[in-house]
Amino acid sequence: MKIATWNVNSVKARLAHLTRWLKEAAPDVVMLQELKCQTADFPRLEIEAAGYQAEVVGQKAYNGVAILAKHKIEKPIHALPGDHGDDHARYLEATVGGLRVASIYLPNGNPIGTDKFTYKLKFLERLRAHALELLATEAPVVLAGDWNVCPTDEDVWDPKAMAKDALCQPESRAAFRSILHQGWTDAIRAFHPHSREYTYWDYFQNRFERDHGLRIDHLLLSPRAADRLTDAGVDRVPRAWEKASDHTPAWCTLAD
DNA sequence: ATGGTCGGGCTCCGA
Repeated sequence: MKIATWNVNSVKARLAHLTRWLKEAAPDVVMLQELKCQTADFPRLEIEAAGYQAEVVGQKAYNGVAILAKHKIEKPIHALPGDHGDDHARYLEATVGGLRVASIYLPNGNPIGTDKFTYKLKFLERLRAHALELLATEAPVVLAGDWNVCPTDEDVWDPKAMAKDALCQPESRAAFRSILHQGWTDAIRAFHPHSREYTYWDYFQNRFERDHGLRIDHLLLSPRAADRLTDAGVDRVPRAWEKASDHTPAWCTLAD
């Protein structure tokens, strides 16, 4: 079973890339972020024609998350628990083939010292609390998405250049670790402990061509999911396509 | 220190 996550930076602008990649990479489950469209405007017919069911949480212009799967998507929840006043489309969770999966679009949080950074940390705290509840079920769970956190300096092309960025703050990293230390496995690092496994390169300054990237898209596996982990990696191919998203897919495979 | 590039939806925001 192949599970992937991809921040597409507008699903409509990236529809041709997405359908091409679904065909070439053939994932069983895909978590998407930054749809940038309302739920009703999601290109459902094209995705179904590609052989996938879709569960979608959209909003106008910003955010938006989806889960695509070759098999039935069941028991969805459409928001991260813990704040009824939060109306951003940033969280979707569902069951696919006995696996509980979540598509997460964590707040970017820039610039630091503003309410945006506070919102990011609050979101991470809500996610920590919910992740603990998911672990308590003892089900296989995959928390995947654009976490907007570089866990360590090894995940950053130039730590000095990013020192004041919300993605690299000690508070952001500590919050990420507090979730990891509950017992989750970072699938990419399980197979590639120290290499450059960037998933995002800014559009500015030919950063992709120079490999000036960040590792911010992560798949966190519960113990029951990690038991079945057979491989993981980053697929850089779509990032090189013309008019690419600034992110590229990260994926892992689980034994059946 | 600044500004470089995208996408969305409309003259600027978010990343």
